[in-house]
Amino acid sequence: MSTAGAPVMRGRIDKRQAIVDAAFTVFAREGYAKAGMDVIAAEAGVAKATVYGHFGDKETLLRGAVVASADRALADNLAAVERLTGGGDDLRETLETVGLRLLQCHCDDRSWAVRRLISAEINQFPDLLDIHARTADRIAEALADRLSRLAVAGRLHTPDPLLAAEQFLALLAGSMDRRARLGTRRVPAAELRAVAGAAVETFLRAFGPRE
Amino acid sequence: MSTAGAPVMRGRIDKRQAIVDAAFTVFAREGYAKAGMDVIAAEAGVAKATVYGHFGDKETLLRGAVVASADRALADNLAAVERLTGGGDDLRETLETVGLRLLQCHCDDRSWAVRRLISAEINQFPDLLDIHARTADRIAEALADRLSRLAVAGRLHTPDPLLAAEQFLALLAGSMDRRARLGTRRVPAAELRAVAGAAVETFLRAFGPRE
Amino acid sequence: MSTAGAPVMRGRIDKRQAIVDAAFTVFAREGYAKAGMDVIAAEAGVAKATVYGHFGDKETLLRGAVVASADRALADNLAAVERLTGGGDDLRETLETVGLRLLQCHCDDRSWAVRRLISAEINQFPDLLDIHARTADRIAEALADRLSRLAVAGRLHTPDPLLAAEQFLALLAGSMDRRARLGTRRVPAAELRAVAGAAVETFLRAFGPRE
Amino acid sequence: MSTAGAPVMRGRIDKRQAIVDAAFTVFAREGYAKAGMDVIAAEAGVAKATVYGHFGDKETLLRGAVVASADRALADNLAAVERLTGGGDDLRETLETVGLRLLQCHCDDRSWAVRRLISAEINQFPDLLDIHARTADRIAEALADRLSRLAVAGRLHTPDPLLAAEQFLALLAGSMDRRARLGTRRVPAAELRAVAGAAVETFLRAFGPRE
DNA sequence: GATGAATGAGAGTTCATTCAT
DNA sequence: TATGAATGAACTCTCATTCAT
Repeated sequence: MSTAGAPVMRGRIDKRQAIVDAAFTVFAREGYAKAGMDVIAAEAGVAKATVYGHFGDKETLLRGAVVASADRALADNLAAVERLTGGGDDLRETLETVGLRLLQCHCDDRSWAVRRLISAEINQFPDLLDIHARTADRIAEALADRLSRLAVAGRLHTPDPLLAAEQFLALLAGSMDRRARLGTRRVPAAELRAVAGAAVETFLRAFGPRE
Repeated sequence: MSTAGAPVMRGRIDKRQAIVDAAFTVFAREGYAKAGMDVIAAEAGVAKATVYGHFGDKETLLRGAVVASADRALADNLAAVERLTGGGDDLRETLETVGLRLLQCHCDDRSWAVRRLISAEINQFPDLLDIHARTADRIAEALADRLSRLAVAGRLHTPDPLLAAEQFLALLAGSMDRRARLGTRRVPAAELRAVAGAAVETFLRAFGPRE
Repeated sequence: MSTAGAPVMRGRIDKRQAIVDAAFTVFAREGYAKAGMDVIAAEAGVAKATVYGHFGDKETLLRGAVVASADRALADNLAAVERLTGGGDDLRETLETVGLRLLQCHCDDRSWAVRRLISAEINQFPDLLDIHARTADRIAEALADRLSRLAVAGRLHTPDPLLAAEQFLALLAGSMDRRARLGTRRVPAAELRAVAGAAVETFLRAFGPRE
Repeated sequence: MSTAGAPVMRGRIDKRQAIVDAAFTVFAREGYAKAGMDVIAAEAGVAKATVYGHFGDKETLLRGAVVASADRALADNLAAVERLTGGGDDLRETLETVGLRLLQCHCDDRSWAVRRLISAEINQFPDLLDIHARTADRIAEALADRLSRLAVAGRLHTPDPLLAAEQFLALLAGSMDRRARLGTRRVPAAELRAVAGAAVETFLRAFGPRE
């Protein structure tokens, strides 16, 4: 569970990270309410009181775990979106690639877990959704930016790039709740590709260049 | 302990119903783990042990509440889908009406609540998802049936009606998580109409009759 | 620990009483803060949650124990004061008897314990003192009443019976903190008699009939 | 962390003193069990481990605080008693002055606090009482000494000066528990004077020169 | 000597569940 | 069937104390 050559644990910063990771794991597995601070501490390899030393209480720990997860998710998704350059020769193929990447981000275990967590605790901790929503917004905006460029280049026809982005994402992710059973089933790569393909097909029929 | 003028409580069946309702309310408000059997019993106006008399334990009570809710949701959604007859003069208008109804079902408080509950407890009680998935599947199939008829009638072009149905639903509901903040914000009717309109627009561009 | 022929515990009322008794015992032995609800429950022969069923929290339990103790103390002290009738032949002897009884009340284990408890928690729970003070006031007033009668009968000379009562009590109890080591040492009966005698001697010199 | 202009903290001895003072303050405010070493350390402006460097554990720290307080109290009380010289013209006035001083000592905030602390922890730390009792004894003895001189000079009549001293102290302090609400109420100077006056009155009637 | 971080033991309190009436 | 009382297990959080720096 430790990083490298150090004997067991290289410093306080590592401990904090271990705690966040453990918290996320346990919250994801058991849910916020059922997750025990004992269990989280054990998973992190520290004493229970150490957890309280870093994060003041369970609620703060949850927030810490969610924020960390949102940060990682944002980076992954933006990386995917950035592959959508207008320069590619084949628009369909590019869209399919990007769509597949986005789908893979969406279907990452941790992604499912945060969404489930936030969904579960929305009444108790509405601010968790703010964190998440900000992330999702930035992804949609980034995607809209790229679609705008394509529109300007005459390769797409859409008066409202943000709407187009939203619908693209909806076509991609819309059926995943069912297919992945909310993240408890691993969706085969082939199925992901098919979904991405169908999404792109419909998207291009609606917004693509008229032949 | 009962209200005076009323026939005092018309039998055990009413009490059972009161318990299921109370359970749903409390589970929805607090989440499964945090919901207390005391609170549910109080909300239902019965003693805690009475709850245990009807449902053996908390888990069973949750299942009961979810099943009841799924039944109601199924009925509502099917009623909406059935309005999608091929006979309508204006296909776009019909689709918009149906889409709006489906959106309204999707945005019902109870609908959000079940989805959040199932999402939250998917690891502990995977079978809850089965109940829900069966419901969702039947809705999608029913919608696919209607789209098939429209395709047969030459008013839509789609080789795969089930896929079209799925994508229509995705276009409708795809952005609602964000817009409704997972059910904690009431989405104005006008916004719902706009979303339905945009979904239908894209859907028709992709599958509609080529002019 | 149960009262009579009943198998183990004759009802809920007995359990409540057992809890109050146990609470007093443990609070007296360990102090409020150090006393564990586990220990109290065990001493009472019930489960910890049962204690919480009767008294909502530790604080309320403390109050319950103190009130019960104050009630008993009041009864005992008033019984002692009531023996101070004017009809006795020998005033000195009567005063000595009553003084001794009051001293015995003062030196009862439970009396020391409440005083220590209240003293210890006066900052956290100032209202405990109110309970106790009311009790002490009633005792002093009752004593003042009796001294008044003696004054009216010409057997004592004091313009302020309440002051006389207070001073009589002060002369009796004034040195007991030291002698009884705040209740941790049992003061021999002979010593108590001596103290009572000395108190009466001084009291009579100050307020007694001038020969 | 230290105040700017001052010589930064003149050495370890000052820190030790700061810790004892802080400990007394916190123990007095919260009680021994509830007082936290964190809080004491913070109040003293040092790190928690520093407290452990000076005093090995919480118990020792308590003893240190109590001893310091007892020393100060002893000095104050002896200073008061020493004012009781036989040379004064007016015995009553002298006694009233001394009595008032003793009452003031008794009603000092710190005095109440130690008494409450010792009373609270008598079961856990009986030796605290020894410290305190020794102090009280020395005060009583000193007072008895002065009363002896007055008796020898024929200005008082008592065969047992120590008893007279005890009773004088009892008449003074006997009602203060109630009046000062165990130290949580500040008793007005006038009331103190009145109590001292009444005590001296009774004392002189019992032990004073027969006219 | 002084500190920040870490910890094991234990605190009060809650809760799903059972039982006697 | 319906209930009030009882319970054991578990929970979050605290604290006196130690250790590496």
